[in-house]
Amino acid sequence: MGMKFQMMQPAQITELLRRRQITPTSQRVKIAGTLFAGPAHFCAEDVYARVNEDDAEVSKATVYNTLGLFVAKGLVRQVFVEPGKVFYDSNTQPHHHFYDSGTGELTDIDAVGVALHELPPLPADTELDGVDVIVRIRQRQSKDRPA
Amino acid sequence: MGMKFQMMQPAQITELLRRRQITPTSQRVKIAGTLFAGPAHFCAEDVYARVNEDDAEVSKATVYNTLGLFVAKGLVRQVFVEPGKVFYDSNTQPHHHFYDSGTGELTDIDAVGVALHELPPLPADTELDGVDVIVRIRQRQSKDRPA
DNA sequence: GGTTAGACTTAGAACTATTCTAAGTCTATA
DNA sequence: TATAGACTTAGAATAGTTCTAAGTCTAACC
Repeated sequence: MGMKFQMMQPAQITELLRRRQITPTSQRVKIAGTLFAGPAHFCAEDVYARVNEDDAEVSKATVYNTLGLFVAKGLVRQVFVEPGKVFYDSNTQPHHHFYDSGTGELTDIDAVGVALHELPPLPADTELDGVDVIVRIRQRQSKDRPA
Repeated sequence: MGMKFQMMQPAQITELLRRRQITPTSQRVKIAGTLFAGPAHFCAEDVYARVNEDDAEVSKATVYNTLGLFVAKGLVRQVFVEPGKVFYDSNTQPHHHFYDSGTGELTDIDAVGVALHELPPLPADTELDGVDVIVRIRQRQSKDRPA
């Protein structure tokens, strides 16, 4: 814990993928390396850009396939904040988010274990899949320092 | 309160729009009539289909423009649950949502005033814009009644 | 160390939801 | 009733994502 957001060695990443039953191809290792090198929030385009910083080596289709696979395997989590904008969050601890639609910035809120307690019972024959809490914020228009 | 989700007369809708400083054109009245005739959750496509049930009279561009205007004026609220899927919610009371990604169904949760209490302080120079709580659920795979 | 079936990756086309554009129409005010 | 500006429209454009079909790699077996 905590180590995840240091730079990880390829061997560590390979191990991490294997533990989740993911065949560690070179593309997947590269993408996981990017996701876990923090900061923790990327959209697909960010991942594509970072993975190909030097030279285009991973296709867009693979980035999407891989992110989808990682979500399915529980390695990363999707956060939906706007139509046509999905963030992939490599922090899988329970936590919530601040989202500033002006800047497009997404920030973690340490889970305080709040919302779940007082939820009403789930609808019949359903089970919990996750709780997303997004606190939308905007830059304050201060009277002292008018924009 | 409560009346909003009975069928409203055009005159009432016109009044509602004027109160929000929205010029009540025939298209806007028709769209508002649809939104407030409940149930409370529609995507743009739903609205477009309902408004043109008899005969195409309102263009897609106008549906989007009008929904955007209603959001800006606080008449309806957007709910983001999946990439490329925005719901428009004509219930503007504080409340949260269940979302079943299997069925695509969105259901209201009466606000219990929970999440806000224990939030950490907002980042510097920002103010609150809203809190979205989405409880993701899925159909239960019961051992008694296997799918 | 080779073979090989199936899994993975790729470029580019296709698709979907949404926004834009530019021209025509309507509204509300005088 | 005239008019300026707001509103609506069809269709093109865009952005993000998924699909397709062909080639490449992986790992399990010999």
